[in-house]
Amino acid sequence: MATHEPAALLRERGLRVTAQRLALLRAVAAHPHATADRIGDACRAELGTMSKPSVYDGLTLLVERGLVRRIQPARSPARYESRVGDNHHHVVCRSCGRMEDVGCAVGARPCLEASDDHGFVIDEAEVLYWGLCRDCRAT
Amino acid sequence: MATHEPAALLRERGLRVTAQRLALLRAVAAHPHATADRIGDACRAELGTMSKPSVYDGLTLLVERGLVRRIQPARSPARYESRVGDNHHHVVCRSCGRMEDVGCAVGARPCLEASDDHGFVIDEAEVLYWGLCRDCRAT
DNA sequence: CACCAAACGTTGACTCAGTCCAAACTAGCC
DNA sequence: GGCTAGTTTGGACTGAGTCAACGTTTGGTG
Repeated sequence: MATHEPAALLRERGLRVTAQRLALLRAVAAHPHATADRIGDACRAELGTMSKPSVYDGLTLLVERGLVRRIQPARSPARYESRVGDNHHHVVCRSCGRMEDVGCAVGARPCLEASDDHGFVIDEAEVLYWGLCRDCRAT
Repeated sequence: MATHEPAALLRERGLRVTAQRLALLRAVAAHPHATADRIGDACRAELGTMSKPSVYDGLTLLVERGLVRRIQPARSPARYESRVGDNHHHVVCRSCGRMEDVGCAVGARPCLEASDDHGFVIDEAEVLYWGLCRDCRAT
């Protein structure tokens, strides 16, 4: 389904459609929860060459425009994913760093209401579940 | 109240009581949500000298032993706080990075149940509310 | 088509948090 | 006093991410 194919998404956000950006979007979609480094590698495999700043700048731009989401768990470089807009969260393995998507148990917009917001206007609740994955528990 | 004064807490965890560790605990308590760097400064102000590795090693040890909690919001160095055990979360300002404590609206152990845990055994749910603080909204 | 400004992309140097390592020191214990 | 394990130190190092300056492409306009 091409209802929201990449090029259209970029244009909708006032961004030029470039080979790099398309490659970034494709790489993020193909490698969910990958680091900027790995995404850069994937783009380079496709395009031949892509500089480090281009990878970071491009990802930052896509994050700002809401096409990509950045997750930064403790003790790990930032990771990226293309599932945006729905309200899912992540489990992270304390041992190996593996990350998986999870829906939240508490309805559609869980935890979005803080009990005391200290005058903040909150636009996102980020939930990370920490634990051990099956493989790491086995060892 | 000295029901849980620092030296006793350290000994309970099988840790030697050293001037550095006491200073770390005091610094974390006195500067909630401070970075390792600021905590190091506070300790140095108290002790005269304390090396960078000592600050990091000490903090890591205290985190492992459950005396201090580490929070690592995206695009920010790790922060530390001494409120552990209770189930509170944090609001972070996207603009200035300010961080405040909040209780969660959804009962005592909110969101600790993921809808599908992918075989993970979860021991902690970390919730970050992102938004803009009053000061940054004013500008 | 020719020109121009704005947007893109590149290289290379740089910053900054955090870690590693080997050596020196200290405290408790025989 | 001498042992031994735990602590602390300085300094070098790593790795993620950013900056700045310079060249290149793109699309709009006359």
